[in-house]
Formats: sequence, C-alpha cells, structure tokens
Amino acid sequence: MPATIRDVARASGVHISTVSRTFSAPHLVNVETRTRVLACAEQLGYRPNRAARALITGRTFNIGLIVADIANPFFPPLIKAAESQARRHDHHVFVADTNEDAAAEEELVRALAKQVDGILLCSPRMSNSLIEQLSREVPLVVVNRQIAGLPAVVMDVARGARLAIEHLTGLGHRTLALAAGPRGSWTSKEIRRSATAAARAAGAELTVLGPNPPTEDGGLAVADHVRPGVTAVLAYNDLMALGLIEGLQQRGLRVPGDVSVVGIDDIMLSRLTRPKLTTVATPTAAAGRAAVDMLLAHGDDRRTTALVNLQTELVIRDSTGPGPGPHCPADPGDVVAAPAPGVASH
Amino acid sequence: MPATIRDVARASGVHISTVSRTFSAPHLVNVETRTRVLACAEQLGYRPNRAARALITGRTFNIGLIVADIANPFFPPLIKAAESQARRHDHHVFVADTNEDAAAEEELVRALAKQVDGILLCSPRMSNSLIEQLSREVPLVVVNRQIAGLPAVVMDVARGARLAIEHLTGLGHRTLALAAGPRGSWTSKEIRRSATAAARAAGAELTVLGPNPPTEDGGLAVADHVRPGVTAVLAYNDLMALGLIEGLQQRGLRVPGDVSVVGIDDIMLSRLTRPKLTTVATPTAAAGRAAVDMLLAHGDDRRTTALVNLQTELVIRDSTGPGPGPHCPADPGDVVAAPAPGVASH
DNA sequence: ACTATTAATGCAAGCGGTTGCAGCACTGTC
DNA sequence: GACAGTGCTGCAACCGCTTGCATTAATAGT
Repeated sequence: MPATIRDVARASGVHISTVSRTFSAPHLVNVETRTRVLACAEQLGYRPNRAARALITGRTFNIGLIVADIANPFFPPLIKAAESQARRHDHHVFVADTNEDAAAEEELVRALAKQVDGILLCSPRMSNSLIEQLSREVPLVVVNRQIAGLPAVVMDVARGARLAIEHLTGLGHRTLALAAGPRGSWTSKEIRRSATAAARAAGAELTVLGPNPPTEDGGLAVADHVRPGVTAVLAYNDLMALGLIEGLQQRGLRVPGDVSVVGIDDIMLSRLTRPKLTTVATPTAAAGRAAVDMLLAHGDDRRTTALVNLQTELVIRDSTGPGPGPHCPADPGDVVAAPAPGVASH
Repeated sequence: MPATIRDVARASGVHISTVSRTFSAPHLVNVETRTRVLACAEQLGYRPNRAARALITGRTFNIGLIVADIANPFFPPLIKAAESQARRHDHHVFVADTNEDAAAEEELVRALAKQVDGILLCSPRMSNSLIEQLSREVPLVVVNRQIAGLPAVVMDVARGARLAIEHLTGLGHRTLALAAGPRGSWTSKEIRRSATAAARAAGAELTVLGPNPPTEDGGLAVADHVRPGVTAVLAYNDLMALGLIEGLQQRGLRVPGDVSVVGIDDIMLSRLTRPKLTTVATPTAAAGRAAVDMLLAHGDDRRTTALVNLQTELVIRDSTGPGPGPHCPADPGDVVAAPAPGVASH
C-alpha cells in the first residue's frame, strides 16, 4: 500500500505535522529538516492524499466539467482548453457526460460537489431554478446559458444567427427554415429569437422545425420536414447541418444548388466535408479558458456575478449559394465577416 | 454549508453511527429509527460525503478514464459506453485528457490514484515499465495496448489491417503506403506489422510513412510524402485518412480515382464525408464496457490478468476503387466482410 | 545577565465518515 | 429462573491530513 504521512514521519524522525508542513507550508520548516523529509518522502514514494487533505481544508484542487454530450465535436476543444487552463492553476479536471439528460445533470453535480472546488456546467438542460439551487451547494459557472445572478460564459450566437440569416437573404433566399436544437437549450432559444427577427427585418419568411436532438441523426430527420420552396436552412449546430445535408442529398436535393445550409460551431470536420460547410464559428476554446478563470477567481471576490460574452463569426464556405431572389450587394462575399468589438463583460 | 452526519444524528436523536448504518448497512437498524433518520436526512438535504467515506473504506465509487485526446472522435463512444456501464454499477467516471503527452499521463494517473477505485488507461503513450509500476499503485486496465501481466482490452486491429490490405490488393493495387500513427502507440505497431505481412503475402509493395500525429493535420501532412506510383494508402485512423484525402485533393489527385484511401476506427463522420470513407470498424463502445467490467471485477479475483480481444470489421465505402493490377475475384465486394469467430479471451 | 522575540517543532483536535466491540433489553428454551 | 441468542444502539478508534496553540531553544535587545 502507498506510503502515508506517518511513514515519512517515522523514517525521517519528525512529527507528522512537520512532514505536513514540509509540503503545505515549507517556509515554516528548517531547511535541513525539510530536505531530509523530502528525501524520505521521495524514497518512500510518498504523495499527499489530496482527498484527505480536502476533507480538512475544503479545497480539492479539482474542478468538475459537465457536458451534455462528449461525442458532440463542439465540446472537446472547450474541454481541452479548460483542462490546460486548470492545470496552469494546479487543478485537475473531471469531465462527466450527461447524455443530454437533465436528471443525470443534477445527479452528477451532486456527486461531484464534494470532490471538486467548483463545477463548469456546459449547455445545461436543467431548469434555471434547479441550477440556482445547486449553485448554493457548490460554486458553479454556467457555459452557454445566461441565468440572472450566476457567473456565466456565453457565446454571442444571437449575432451569429443574425449574420447567417443576413448572409442567406443577401444571397437572395426568401423562404428559410431553422432546424432548432433540443428542448431546454438556451442557445437554441437565442438562435430562434435572433434568426426570426433577422428574417423579418429582411422581409423573408422563416419557419422553425423542431425541437430536434442536436446530432447528425437529428439533422437527417429534419431533412424530411424541409418543405418544397424552402431554399435555405440554418441549423442549430454543425452536426445537425451535416446530417441535414446528407438527408437532403438522399432526397435528391443538391447543396447548395437547391438548398443552402448553414451550421453553427465550426467544428473541425466542417472543413473536411463536401461541400465544406458555411457556419458560424464559436470561440469554444476561449470559453473553456474563461470559464475556468471565472471559477477559480470566484473564491476571491465572492458573488461577482460576471458575464463573459464571446464573439462569434460567420465563416462562408461552400454549402451556401445564390437563392431565387435578387442578390443584395451588401454582402461582399469575403471569407470571414468582420468581427465585432470583442469581449463584452459586465 | 451542507449538512453532515452529525447534524442528522442530532436532529433524529440517535448516535452518528446509527445514521451511518442507515445509509451503508440499513438492515442493521430498526425500521422505525431508519425511517426517522431518513426523514431528517431528507429534510436537511444530507448526502454522505463520498470522499470522507473513501478515506476509511478505501472505496471511492469513482473510476478514472485517461485518454490521449478527447477531440479524437474515436474516444467519445468509448467514454460514453464506459460512463453508462460505470453508472450501472453506481460508479462515476472522471475523464482526463493527456494531449498525447506521456508525462501528463503519469501525472494524471498519480493525481487520480487516490480519488478513484481504478483507472482505465486508453491508448497510453507511456513505456510499458512505467505502466507496470503505476499498476502497483492503483488498479489499472489498459485499453488498446497489450502488456504482459496487466488486464487489457484490445481491438484486433491486426486482423483489420490485414483485411484492409487484402481489400486493396484484391482491387489490383500493388504499390501501397501506410500512414503510421504516433510513436509509442501499440496499435500503430500492430497495424504496421500486420499490414506489412499482408502486403508481402499478396506480393505488393508497402512503404511506411511516419510516425505522424494521429490527427487531420497529421494526415494532411502525409499527403505530401505519398510518392507518385503509390495508388493506395492505409491510414492509422479515420482522422488521418480524412486529412490525407483532403491533402491529396489539394495536390490535384482524385480519391479513389488516383489513390484509394482506407481508414481505421469508423468514426461517425466517416459516413458524412465525400467520398464516404472505407474503413476498419472498431467496437469502441464494447471496449469501454468491457474495460469497466474488468476493472470492477478486478477486486474479486485479484490479478486475473485477462485479455479481451475485440473483433474488427472492414466497412467498404467509396474511398477505395480499382487499382492498376488485375482484380482478384477473391474479393466479392460485399459491404461488410464476414466477421470472424467473435470475442476471444484468455 | 535577564527578558522579549523569533524560529522550529510537537501536541492534539478535528474534517466526515465507518466499524469492531460492548452493552442492553427482549425472547425463547430447558 | 438461569442462560444463550438475537436485534438494536452507542462508544470510541481510526482513515490521512491540517492547523491553532504550546513548548523549546536560540537569538537579539538593553
């Protein structure tokens, strides 16, 4: 069995408290003793038991990261960024997957609560009130959702959706559809709200299809509900967009020839598909970093409920083309639309 | 702050040991007392602190899952399967990403060791000896690597690679290349060994390109090293295959017209790309389940170093086509090659 | 030379639980 | 009526570690 603090104390002839201090407050112990203790510890392969330490200090140096679906390529870049940022602060990250299930979310938060210093809740499907309640049991930072009173990191998908719709109407599309995301998704609501407004502003018609599971299969299924006459579809995310394209092609429709498709997220694979996907890029890595920073800063200025709003951009590739209506010269057709002012915060 | 066992004891007028037993050995406490205690616990929102419990019992009901790269679509299905299997045994899973870094692997194993009952080490990049050493500090199950004396779950990629090569030579390809995986990957070695043997058996030439990072970028870079004359390439995984196809197309080569490409893994997106990827399907979900089962059974019959060898299959899609040589009628061209006997175990 | 500081270490309580053992009140047995 | 057995509960030690406080020795101040 692994060496404990007592073994080290015995081996180096000091009290366990001295060993403890050697690791957690080295300046309090004489340099000679310290080196001796460290040597013994090294030799015995001693490593402090973080869980035991946490029991008394209340700090675990772990953070929890709960996502709806690890298999959604949207999340891995966020997870990786969070992980490396956490490591920079000597923390470890425990990732858990809820399978898009609100009940599993609650269960996991509770299970993790005592084993972490705080939790990053990404794209939660729970109700706001439940999240608020949980946040009283463990520090929480919410990603991709805005809840009054809670620290959050969101991406400006509203702007992204508007840019996407403007891009489509600019290409002459007049009859649009939105393939909505899952029920309970804040992001989906935002997109819907913004896309609807943008379509109205451009004098185009937009019908909402959904809610749908945010997966390829979800997109594939939506293809069957795209009415004739619809010439452009904005999808809740890239995965759905890819599935949608597949489904449309199975129906004999050409993309972008017959129907233009825009995704959201700009997952890595959107660049490798044919046609390459026009999509709204979301700064997922930045979100992961920001969320970790908020969580760890959280301790200092308690309840500084901040909101980080990260900018999105439209990336125009090959899945969108001209529609039946007149082109609008306002769309210059450059590869990336100009970014807006940057990070807003309050 | 959250309620402790002492709060519940006070509220229900019993000793803390009775509260403890109410949760961990209910049959030992009188049914009336039990209901009273449970009522108080419920009302106070008490939940046993798993970390504290672990300190004395030595069981955390957590398991660790260490992967080289969460962003590699190969892993998420494995992670999800492991997670749901673990939950079935009332365990939680902590996922950690090492960024393909051997040093990070060691660090993470050590960090997790005391907080979990065992660790699933997926596609490790560490040396065998280091893994063996770590396995003395914490129960380990290795996935995608075979180490004498350690329980492991592997996929029969050797057979998969052979099937792939036979498929290519059967199509008339005579000059082949293998885009190898990263250094330190057991799987890559297996593939190399088996592919080389299969090529020789078929009288074809096979050159090995690599090692390479197992990513799209890795595949993209390999495209530049595919010599003229090579008409078929087997890639270490689908991600590389996809990148490779992209790179070949950028060089003006057509897939499968000029060069056939086969991947390994059958990640979900291989079905959505153009051309759809011919690939070797690996049973990743089954691997995740099997690994968890081995880890949790591990406690019972200590050191029953088992090896689960999961079968792979060739899935023929659109990225492979006829080569310059004569077709071999042995390849019937059915969609899925017949599976072999199934799961071997010893 | 005597006291006030300071540095280094030991002591022991406690974090939130579990568990072997002992005690107690009943029951049933002979 | 004594005794063993059974069911339930309390006691206290313990898991591995931290930390406020007391203790000691060495150093500085006057």
